[in-house]
Amino acid sequence: MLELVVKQGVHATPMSQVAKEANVAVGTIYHYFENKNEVIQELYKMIVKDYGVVLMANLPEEDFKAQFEIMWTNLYSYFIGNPLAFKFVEYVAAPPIISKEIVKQSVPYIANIRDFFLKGIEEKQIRNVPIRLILQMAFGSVISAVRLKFNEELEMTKEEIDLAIEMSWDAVCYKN
Amino acid sequence: MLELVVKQGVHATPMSQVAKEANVAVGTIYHYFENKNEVIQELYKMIVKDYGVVLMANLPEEDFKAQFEIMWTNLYSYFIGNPLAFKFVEYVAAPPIISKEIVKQSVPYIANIRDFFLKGIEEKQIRNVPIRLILQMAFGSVISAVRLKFNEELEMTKEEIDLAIEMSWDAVCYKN
DNA sequence: GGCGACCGAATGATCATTCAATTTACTGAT
DNA sequence: ATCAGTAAATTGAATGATCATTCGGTCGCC
Repeated sequence: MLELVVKQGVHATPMSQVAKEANVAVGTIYHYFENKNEVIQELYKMIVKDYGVVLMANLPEEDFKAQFEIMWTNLYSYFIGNPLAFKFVEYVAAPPIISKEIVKQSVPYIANIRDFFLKGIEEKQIRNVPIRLILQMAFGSVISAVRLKFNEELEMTKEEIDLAIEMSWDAVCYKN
Repeated sequence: MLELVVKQGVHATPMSQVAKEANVAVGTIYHYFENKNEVIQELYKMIVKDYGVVLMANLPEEDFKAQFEIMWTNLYSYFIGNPLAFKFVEYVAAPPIISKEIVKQSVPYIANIRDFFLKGIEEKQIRNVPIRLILQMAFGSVISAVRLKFNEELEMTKEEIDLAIEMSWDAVCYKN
């Protein structure tokens, strides 16, 4: 369904097609889900849940900046490797389909990321500004990079990725 | 229509409702537009056209950073003052409704913004990195700030806005 | 009287959702 | 092992809405 919805849009994707793709009957879907919207919402939660795991994978023990770079790359790679996930959160997971309520339910999944940056602020590695601002800016920079890649506006070579990470780091890192 | 589409989503907004809101008959709309999609596309072009004008308004003659700050604030204020425009470009103007073709047609509207940053690179005010990366990062930072405001995650006081601008500037400014 | 703007009921599709009927999976009794 | 009994899973045709789009006709202006 993820694939269909991303390609065609939510409302252009009939449940009949979803059922066919899943090799089940329409009725079966309604046995497990209340309605179409609930299916979409579950998709959203699944993807956000991935974030919390993927982002924090393979973090080095070393210095803070190195950790930041790996996290940035982790998310970037995740989106590049899962274009459907990216397009879903960017284009499909919008109100009113995904309500504030659903978003709120997904927050715990990414609590560890928040903790990481909070620690960074304490250790004077990260600017002492509201944590939400840090998170959104860092997240936004990854999104920007992924967009450039998918829109084929930049090739996103190793060098270009490093530039993007550097820019992102300069935005959030501690300033004397 | 902008209002309806942003509130309800494109496919949840019947042409009949659009017609009623505009105090015309459905047929009249089809007299001026090929179909529903064309109306949406025209909305998109209208909004992008605004960018090019709004962003460059009231630019001071002084130093580059000051100009950057004003541009940043201009776009931020535009979105805050026109939440419908923001939500439209963020949530509605997605493929397949808005095709790459339409996006391309809108590029000329914002050519002056590109020129501004190119000049900045020449004058060693802006990092010497691909222009699209600069543009996307700068644009993305405004989007991030606006999102925080609309989601009521931050109040976005004068201080917080200044922080966001500073972070954005540090991301794009020239480094020795 | 002719032409373009405007109207809105009618048309033809498309869908989400329902539900009665059917199949499958599992239980424990023999 | 076999089987009757039963609960859960699955089916997909039928229902009832909703819409985008059409087009025959009206209106007002030159």
